[in-house]
Amino acid sequence: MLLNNLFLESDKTMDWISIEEKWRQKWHAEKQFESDPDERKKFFVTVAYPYPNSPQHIGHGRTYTLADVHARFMRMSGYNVLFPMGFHYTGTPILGMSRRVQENDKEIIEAFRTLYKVPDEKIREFSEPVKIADYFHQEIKNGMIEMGYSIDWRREFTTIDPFYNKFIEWQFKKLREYGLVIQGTHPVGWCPKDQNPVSQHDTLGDVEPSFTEYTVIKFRYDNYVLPAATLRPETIFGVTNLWVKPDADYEIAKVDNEEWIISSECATKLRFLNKKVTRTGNITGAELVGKKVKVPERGDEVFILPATFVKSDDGTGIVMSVPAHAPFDYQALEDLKKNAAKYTNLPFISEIKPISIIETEGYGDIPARDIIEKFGIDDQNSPKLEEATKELYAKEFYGGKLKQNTGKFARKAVTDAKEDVRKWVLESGSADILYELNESPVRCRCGAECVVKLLDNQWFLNYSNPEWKAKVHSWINEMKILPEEIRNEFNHVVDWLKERACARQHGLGTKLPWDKNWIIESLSDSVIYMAYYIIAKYVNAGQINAEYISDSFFDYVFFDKGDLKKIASDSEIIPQILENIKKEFQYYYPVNARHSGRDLVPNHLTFFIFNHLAIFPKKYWPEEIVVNGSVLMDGKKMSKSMGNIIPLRDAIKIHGADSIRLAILISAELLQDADFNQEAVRGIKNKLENMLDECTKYKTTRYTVLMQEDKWIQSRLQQLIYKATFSIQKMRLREALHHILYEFESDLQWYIRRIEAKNRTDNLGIMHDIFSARVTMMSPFAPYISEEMWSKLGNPSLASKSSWPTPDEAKIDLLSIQSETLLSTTLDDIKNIIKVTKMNPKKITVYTAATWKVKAYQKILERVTGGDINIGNLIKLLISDKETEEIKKDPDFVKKTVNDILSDTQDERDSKNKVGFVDEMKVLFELESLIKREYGIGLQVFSESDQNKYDPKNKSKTARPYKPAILIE
RNA sequence: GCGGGAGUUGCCAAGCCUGGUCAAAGGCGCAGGGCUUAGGACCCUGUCUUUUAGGAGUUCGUGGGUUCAAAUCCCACCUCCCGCACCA
Repeated sequence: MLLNNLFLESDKTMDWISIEEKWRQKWHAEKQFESDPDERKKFFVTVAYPYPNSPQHIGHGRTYTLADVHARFMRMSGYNVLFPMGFHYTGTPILGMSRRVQENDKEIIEAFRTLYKVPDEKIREFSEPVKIADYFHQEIKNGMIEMGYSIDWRREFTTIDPFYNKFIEWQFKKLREYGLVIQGTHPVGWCPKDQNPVSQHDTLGDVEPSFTEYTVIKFRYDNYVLPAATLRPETIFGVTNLWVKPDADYEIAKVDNEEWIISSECATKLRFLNKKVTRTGNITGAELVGKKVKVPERGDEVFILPATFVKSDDGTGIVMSVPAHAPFDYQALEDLKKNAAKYTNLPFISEIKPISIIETEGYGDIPARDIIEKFGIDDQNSPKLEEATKELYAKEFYGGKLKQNTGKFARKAVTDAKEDVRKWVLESGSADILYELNESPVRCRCGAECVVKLLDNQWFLNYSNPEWKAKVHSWINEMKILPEEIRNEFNHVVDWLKERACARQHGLGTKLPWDKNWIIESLSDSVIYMAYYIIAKYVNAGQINAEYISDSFFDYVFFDKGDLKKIASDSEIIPQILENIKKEFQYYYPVNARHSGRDLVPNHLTFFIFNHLAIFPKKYWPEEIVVNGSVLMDGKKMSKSMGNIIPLRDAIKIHGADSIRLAILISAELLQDADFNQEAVRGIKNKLENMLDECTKYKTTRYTVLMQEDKWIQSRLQQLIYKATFSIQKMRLREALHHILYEFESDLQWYIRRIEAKNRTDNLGIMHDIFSARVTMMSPFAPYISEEMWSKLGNPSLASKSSWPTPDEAKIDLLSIQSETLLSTTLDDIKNIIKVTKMNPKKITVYTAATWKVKAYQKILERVTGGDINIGNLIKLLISDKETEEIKKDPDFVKKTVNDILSDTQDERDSKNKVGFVDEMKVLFELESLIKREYGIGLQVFSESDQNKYDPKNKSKTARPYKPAILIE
């Protein structure tokens, strides 16, 4: 519904679709984007390949468009650019989708039908996962072609291709050989019914099955263990009692070799954590009340007391009480004391005092009491307790310090002490670990309630290996990373990265070569695949076949290891072809630039570096990473629920590819979120159409003698080229576009104003050149319309085949720049005076500064450039010189001139220094035509030195160089 | 907490890296004018305060500092946004 609104107005004025089609065919016919090794320097640019579980939307378009501009720019700069694309089938979401189709899930089928516009007969096939991937693969590919991405499609592949599987197997064998694949246990969200790990896509309501690790402190009573689960093991020093739920039944169970008393819910949880749990008896909460337990590590005893806030399904059903620092505990204790009359069997209650162990700024001895008073809580079942607890925990965790009564942890910050105490109690055997789902209950799509399971024999990539980390760190510091801010982020990710599970039990992908029960997980089989683009070309051409390929093939291609003849014959490859593959790899590798969205920094991109460094020799390590932010829709995040996700192909149909490309690129610099909105697209479209119109006027390349304004606009063009090139090299594409599209526009306007005022028609050749250069520079950004403009300008061949322009120093004419600046500032001054005085001008006279002032100006400029701005010194100096002694009459001139000069930029001063003398009389005569055009009146120009000048109001004496005096009547 | 980003004139948003051309682009909104039967669209002018001569004053989250010169550099503080995993 919202979708339609966004596209209400397609305001079609030009047939963009057929223009795009026309040029796309030309490119295709010329095989423009197919890249094979040759004698040129290569540039290998890659983007993270898409996961085809839905059509791509504008957001996806951003990364690919950035990469495409990069590729096109480098191509025009003379490089042999390889820009390939593959498709990532590996993963579980497609599997989940397919299962829902099998189950005839209305919601997903409706989404396919209306949101993604998949034909019904296709949807029926979707019960097979690969069909989903295949369908969206094609859909995404078509979109990429329509967007004009300059991809070499001969190298396309999917990650379930048999040859790719061989490649991934090889990769994993290598990693294992280097000791980087290890085995261990690992907690996961788990469905007890399906006997499988669950991810967000497997749960009802798409809940992420996240969980928290609790420390379970073992309190002892007789031979029994009463385990209390806590998030704050450091508070063990402040325990005053335990809490149980008096009306609950507890289990006595043999857990491994100990007798535990726990809730039955807890017993279930423990079973999934690889504990042997056998129930041996029952006991009620009430029976436990009043008993004494021994506090581990402290050795003293505390009582078990009743509390209603205790829940049997949270933790173990037994809670350790730290009333000084836990609001729940404090309140429960207060409640007991209030009702002491009811608990005649517990006469010691009134003697239990909170033990304060943490000191936090802004809180007293008993922080829990402070916060309870602040929140106005008076009952342990108050809903406000949760919030109070959260606030106090955060405050104490980040700002608290342990007090003297905490033994060897005294004076430590809570942040550190928490981890230290946890280790200490775990090592001494007085604690255990329990995992608890954060948002229970989490239900699997099958309906069963999920649990946390400790998986045995899970395979990990050992990203915590210190040597590996160190290597990655040092390479990150050498790599080119754009934008620069991200470098720190990468380093930080490397620091906190731990072992990562690299195989799962279901999903599409490659099987672990040494343990076929596992499938290599999607973020592990997509880290060095850029090397596979080289091979894919030969696979697709039918020159090599997965069936006969063994590891030696990859060793030969990537490491140049082994005997060509033997490997060729083993792999059933013609030796020459094997040799070519190897040479091609050596030519294109390493990856020169990898583009990706920001969300992939903490995972894919970091793994990409890790794995390249592990597997390849240094000369093949990636050179550059370019990271971009996401795309917003009218300032809001795109989301299914908002209905503001626009499929890329729909957008192309309505706006045309070029307008979308520009809209995405121009609205933000790399790291910022780009805002895509209708208004911006329309503005761009208008702009492009107007430019195309303009181009039809400038077919001729004929030149006449260059006038001042011609030299000026040519100078400006050189500066534009310089600035645009600089920006684009730094991938500041928004900035580059601003220069090319908008900033230069004001120069052009001034130029046209000058031309029209002088009624000139002999400048079409200059306009042709200017537009050609501009169109060339636009070509990487808006490739289709640039071709159209290029041909309208009468240029041969293709814009995308032309060379990126280089600035021509010889065409920068400083004198004309100074002259035109003088003209326009004088014109501005005149305009300003008329505005302030609100007068109706009849006649305008301007006066240039006297000769001695010009000389003085140059002297002052020289001194100021040298750093001397002392007015007194300057005046002395000028008086002492005959040429400028007239300064005596007007000492104020020095101060004003110094200010003039100081308010110029350094460049400006240099330029004035270089130019030296500007004949202002001559320049200002040019003003006449402009004044005539704007105000329809005449203009006179005099020099201040002129004896016969017309100067009724004695204005001329205020004239300064670059600042003529003005008289308006 | 750690890491990253941001705070600009009514609103959105450029400028900051590379200090001076910055009272600060552009768009929206608003006001006046043109065009139009009217509305819309479109075009022109204005839009911090002050000023009948191109000027002056006060502004770029807050407070300091560096500099001849600060939206821009440095320091401190305040506020807001994003990420922190086994998920593509």
